[in-house]
Amino acid sequence: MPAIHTYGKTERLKSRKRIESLFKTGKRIQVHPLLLIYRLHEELPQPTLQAGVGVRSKQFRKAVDRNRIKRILREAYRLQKEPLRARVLGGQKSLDLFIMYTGQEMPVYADIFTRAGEALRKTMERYGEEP
RNA sequence: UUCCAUAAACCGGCCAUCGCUUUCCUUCGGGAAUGAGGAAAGUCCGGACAGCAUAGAGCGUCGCACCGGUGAAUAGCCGGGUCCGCCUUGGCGGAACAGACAGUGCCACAGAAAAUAACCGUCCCGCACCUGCGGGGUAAGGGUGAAAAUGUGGGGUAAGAGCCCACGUCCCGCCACAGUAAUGUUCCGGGAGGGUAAACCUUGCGUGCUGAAAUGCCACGUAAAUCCCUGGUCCUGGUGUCACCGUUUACGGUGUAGCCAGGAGAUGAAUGACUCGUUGAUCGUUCCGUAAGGGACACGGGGAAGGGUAGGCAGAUUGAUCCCCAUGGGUAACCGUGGGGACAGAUAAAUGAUGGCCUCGCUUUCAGCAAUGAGAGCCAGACAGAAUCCGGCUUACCGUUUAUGGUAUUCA
RNA sequence: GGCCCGUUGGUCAAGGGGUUAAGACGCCUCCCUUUCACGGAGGAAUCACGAGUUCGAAUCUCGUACGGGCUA
Repeated sequence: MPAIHTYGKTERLKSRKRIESLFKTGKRIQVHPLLLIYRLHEELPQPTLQAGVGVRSKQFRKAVDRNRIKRILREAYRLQKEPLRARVLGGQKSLDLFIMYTGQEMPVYADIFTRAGEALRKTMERYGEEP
């Protein structure tokens, strides 16, 4: 039985070009203290789901804090992305995601976990609405 | 024993589940190994390495500044000297410790004056002759200030003054001695007319610039497009096509397109910039005109605006490496020898999440005069995350241990 | 990753060794007015912090903290 709660290199959003266009034209879902940016496209032969996480370095000056937040975000995404992934693989278009932490204080994992789940459910609804 | 300061070392461990990076294996399901620091930080210095086409010299720029050692190093470190400060006579701490007699500038307020000093005072001369006025000498006394022109005593003088003398202080030079040297000590000679070089500057030494987003290769893609500025040829030799002439089919001569080599010159370009030097790209065709000259195309160089890509590999992770033990040299920094061990490599960027247990701590309850014992709670909790790689410096830091110094208390 | 700059009342800021640190807007107090506005007078700065150089530092030098910019 293959592992489903993975987050390897192929599932990460790594292309600088796609990230730029995602920030430029992507749509946003705000679930405080998270900001989820998503964009549908058909640039890849197979419909895939790729995601990245980030924090603004102005809000968290120390690299230790930024690394900690990004790890928490990755963990929350990793454990809850499976329903969305199944929907995208069965659909027509690829989906690029980016989750930003916009809060001012250091996050707690349990809280981020529930918020991220909420944000991903909303994304899945939007994906279903789009033709 | 308590507390404080400084320095050094360490700064959790185990298990389970779900994951990540890299490498290897694979029956492609997966499996095995692997993975943050003493500061990885600040980017304050010094290098390695790479590029800027390229030997070099001078000028400029920038940096450094007691001596010796160490070191890859103009960094840093160790030892010594000089000066300053503190306690006090032996240590501890600090120093951006070349030059103010190369020159220029500045020194507020106060004060006569802040640098070739005459306000008061004092002395001399002239006039007036009851006070005073004018000229000159004088740095002993006064007050101001952060700072006022070498201290004391004597001689000297109209009054004074290093003007002269003696004893001091400081600076410069020479000789001798000690020391590798900085420097110290003694004698002799000369001088003493502030401060500031973290003001400009001078002297000595060093120094090209830019930094892995450097750089090389591959792939993809666009525009071999557009606009502006700018540039320009001769000689020699060889080869050789063609034409003409001589002529015996061979061959020879003359002219000539092209090509090759060499030389000279012109123009532009190349290091932050200038001078020289060096290297080196281009110097072609054609139109109008009698000519001077002008234009077009192509090419070389520079610029503008704009277009495209932003993927991969190398650089790139084992090196002036670090640690431990033994041993040799050295006061030490450090160096040598032998043995053993360790060393991640991402690139929207791995090294994590959750749960449990154990120690270390912290808080607290009970028992006890106290040492301590038992229980409960929090439950690893500081600073902090590699990004080309090294050597330093600086800054941050919970707790434990060790060393040194200080303070307080108890016992002898 | 590399490089450069800044920090002065609440805000914007001048001042680049020398009395008590300009100015504008705003705030507070007082005066003027029946009251408000206008006007007038006054007040509020450890010159980011810590050391050093100097007789004297907002200014010069070094370190620390914070903020900003440039660079494919």
